[in-house]
Amino acid sequence: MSNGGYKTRQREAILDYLIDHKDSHVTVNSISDHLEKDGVRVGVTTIYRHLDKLLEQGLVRKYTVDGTTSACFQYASSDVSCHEHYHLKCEKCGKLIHLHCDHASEMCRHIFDEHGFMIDLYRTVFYGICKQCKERKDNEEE
Amino acid sequence: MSNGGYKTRQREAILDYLIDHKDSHVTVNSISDHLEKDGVRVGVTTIYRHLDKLLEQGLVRKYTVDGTTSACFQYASSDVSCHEHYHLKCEKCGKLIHLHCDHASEMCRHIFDEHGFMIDLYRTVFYGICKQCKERKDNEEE
DNA sequence: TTGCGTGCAAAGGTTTTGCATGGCA
DNA sequence: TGCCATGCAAAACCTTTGCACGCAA
Repeated sequence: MSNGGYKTRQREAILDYLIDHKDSHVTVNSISDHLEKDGVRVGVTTIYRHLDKLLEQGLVRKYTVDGTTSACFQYASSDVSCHEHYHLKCEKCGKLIHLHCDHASEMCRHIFDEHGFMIDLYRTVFYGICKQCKERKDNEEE
Repeated sequence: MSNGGYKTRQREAILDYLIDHKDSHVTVNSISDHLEKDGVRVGVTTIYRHLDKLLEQGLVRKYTVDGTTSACFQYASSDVSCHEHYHLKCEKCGKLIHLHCDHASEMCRHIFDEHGFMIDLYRTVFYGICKQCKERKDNEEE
């Protein structure tokens, strides 16, 4: 395996689950629950340990979403280009949007040149409300 | 008192501490520890309860910094302009920088107009390395 | 005096650690 | 066979809640 680890039933199941849900975030509990429903029992200890490793390898992203007490994780392909675009996290639906936009590198340059701060776009997440959720909300309020 | 609460020794101590450290974040533990050193014992329960109230009133900001397990708080004068500037968090020294910059509102407008995503700048924190830490790091590497 | 404020103890939840066992290579 | 992986139990934390007592107004 590319990371030196063994290929085990548990590792496979966790990775599969993460990839299946790459469009939203998951928690240790949601992983544990869903795997159990699928007939694959995996101890939470194991899940924590795998997520830690994946985090180090940059294969998952870790957040804390407002109002939740446990950490959220989301699969992130180790794509180098993730350093060159925005990550928008919708606080309503949990979707993570990779927004390719020239504005990104320009903004980073501006902040570095003018203010001396070097932004790490890979680690930075913009919180807000996505288009769909905004429209839904606007409709409800009518 | 403007918020209807009583004026107590504990409340004063917590607020003073928050205001003294308005340039960086604090945790419930750091508050408790520092107050104790100053000879003011305040139970953590009380600290949590006051922070909750201050949060509701918008007088403190709450977030979780990557790698920490406990919540971080920072005094925020009920300044509306906190919605109009960047928050830069240095991953080395932990400093939170409030960067007033015209770029901020411009960028938000761009992302909303062009991509439909409404950023909540108040909640968004840019991670990266601040000027001082970057210089220190560059020097060490020589 | 009244009712909020305080702090202890206990509960609830998440995450980590120690250790014996299991299983990949 | 040699290690790493796993999972249980326990520990370590962080945060919240219940309750009796303290104290501001």
